[in-house]
Amino acid sequence: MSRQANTKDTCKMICFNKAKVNGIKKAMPLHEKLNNLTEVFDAISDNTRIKIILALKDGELCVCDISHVLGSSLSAVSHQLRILRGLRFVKYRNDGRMVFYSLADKHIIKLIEEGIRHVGKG
Amino acid sequence: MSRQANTKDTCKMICFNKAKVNGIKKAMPLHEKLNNLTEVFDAISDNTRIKIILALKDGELCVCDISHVLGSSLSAVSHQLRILRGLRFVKYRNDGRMVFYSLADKHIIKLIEEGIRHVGKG
DNA sequence: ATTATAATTGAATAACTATTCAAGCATTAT
DNA sequence: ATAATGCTTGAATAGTTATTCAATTATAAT
Repeated sequence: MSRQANTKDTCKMICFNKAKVNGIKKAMPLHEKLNNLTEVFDAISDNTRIKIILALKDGELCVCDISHVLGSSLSAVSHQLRILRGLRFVKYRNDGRMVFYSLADKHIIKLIEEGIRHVGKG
Repeated sequence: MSRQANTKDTCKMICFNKAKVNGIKKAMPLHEKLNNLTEVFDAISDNTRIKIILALKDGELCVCDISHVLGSSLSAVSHQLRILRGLRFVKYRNDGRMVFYSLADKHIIKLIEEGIRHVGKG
């Protein structure tokens, strides 16, 4: 997600507006909070995963049907479901040898819809 | 962002609920719309870029001060600003040899705040 | 028991990306 | 003119990740 930071080649001015910079720095979310946040956005920055979430919008689907909706392989879908499971975006229930996935809650849909609104007004 | 899709190893059942699957398929956003959407989420799925946006929340900053706020190199910040510029998340004005960046509009902040709400309730 | 199948998983691969480094551009100061 | 400086940019690099392939698990059917 990110790599080492190196401030050695910042400008020689030291800082144009030091007070302002320090204020903004203090207002920044903590590193861990930020990671949690980017993790959420990262999860929905992938076509396959966002399609899975949208596919489950109105109810549960078995993995097989999800893969049909997306036009992706079972394996690819299963791998991505694992990530969504890890973030607790989806939950699942077993039924025989099938597994039905559904959204853990509707909040992620609201986030995506906010994004759609953003794109729409672009 | 995504790679080739291959449906050859989907399950042999063909489809568990074909009518439902077709309905969901039809309701899916078009590929281009989806790409625009994931592009937006992708932009804010990176610590550096989301920090830049948050740093600009209350007004413009020169690139030097942005790099001080983030603790990142000028070069790294400039590279990420280019991406944000491309998505029209930020605008800029020149002042002598300095460049001041600011948010193109406040909507992206709303999207991030919706994300923060999501994380908060987790 | 044996076979078939829905789903998961690990390894390998290819594509992508964020940073660094070095060089370059444009404006300002001397 | 020359030097200094804020910023940009291209190439190289290292880390990340989405898919495929093959193997495996677990349940169901024969």
